[in-house]
Amino acid sequence: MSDSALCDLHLVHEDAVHSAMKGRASDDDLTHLADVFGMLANPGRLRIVEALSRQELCVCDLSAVTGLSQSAVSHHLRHLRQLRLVAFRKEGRMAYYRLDDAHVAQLLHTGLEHIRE
Amino acid sequence: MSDSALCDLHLVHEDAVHSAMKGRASDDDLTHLADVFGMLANPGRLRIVEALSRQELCVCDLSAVTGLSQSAVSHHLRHLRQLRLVAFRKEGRMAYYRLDDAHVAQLLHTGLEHIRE
DNA sequence: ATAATATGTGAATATATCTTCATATGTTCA
DNA sequence: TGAACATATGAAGATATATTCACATATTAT
Repeated sequence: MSDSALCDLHLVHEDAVHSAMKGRASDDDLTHLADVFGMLANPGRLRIVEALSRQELCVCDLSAVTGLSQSAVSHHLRHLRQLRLVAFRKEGRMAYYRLDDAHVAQLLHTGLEHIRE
Repeated sequence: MSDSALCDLHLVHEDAVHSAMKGRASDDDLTHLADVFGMLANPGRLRIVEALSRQELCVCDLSAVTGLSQSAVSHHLRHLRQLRLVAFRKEGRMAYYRLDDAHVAQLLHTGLEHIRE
């Protein structure tokens, strides 16, 4: 049954499939997680995250660091904010951004380790 | 200089920006990493990765686990293969896929921890 | 040999994403 | 008060992505 080695609609590796279905993440969690990874799927946003993993920076510092326009940076930050990957504080007309969660820096670190292996 | 608190083309937080520019990843690495995260930015592919983090599975098992068509799964697997996130072995007409790197499972794990906090 | 099966892939379409431009809001400076 | 500045955002165009459909290839079964 579990190693039928045939695979149409009626005869998959049933045990393997059932085992894979157990204890898996919820659809909602997986969709949310895909959105989070989507935020990291862009070089400019990765630069933003990389920079913020070291220090708090304002929008136009991030514009200088990434080479993106202020508008593009603001749009990126809005999405990062919506997924709570970054947080910010307002000081006068400046907005200082920081990472909102250590996991984000960890994802960046693990990812870099991966591609450098 | 480092805390000018003004930010146009001439007067950014220079020290902060320079410090953020030092020791950062290369453009190539960051582009590659963005591509890797892009592979994880889709619920169906996350299900594939989640399932493969537990056991080797064939294409149509993955189709059953994800609810995607066989064709869609094959397309996803091709991209995952191109970025070396998965590897496979051929056995007759079956293809058995597995994760190619422990980092991938770690990214999934850290990501899930993040969204569940 | 013929049919059925498992997988792979090009083309096409639908949808999502990124960047720019124009402009709005709120803050500081003169 | 009026000008300059930092940031935010809606709309639009360009590009990328996901899925399906049709079909190709290779393997196994009869």
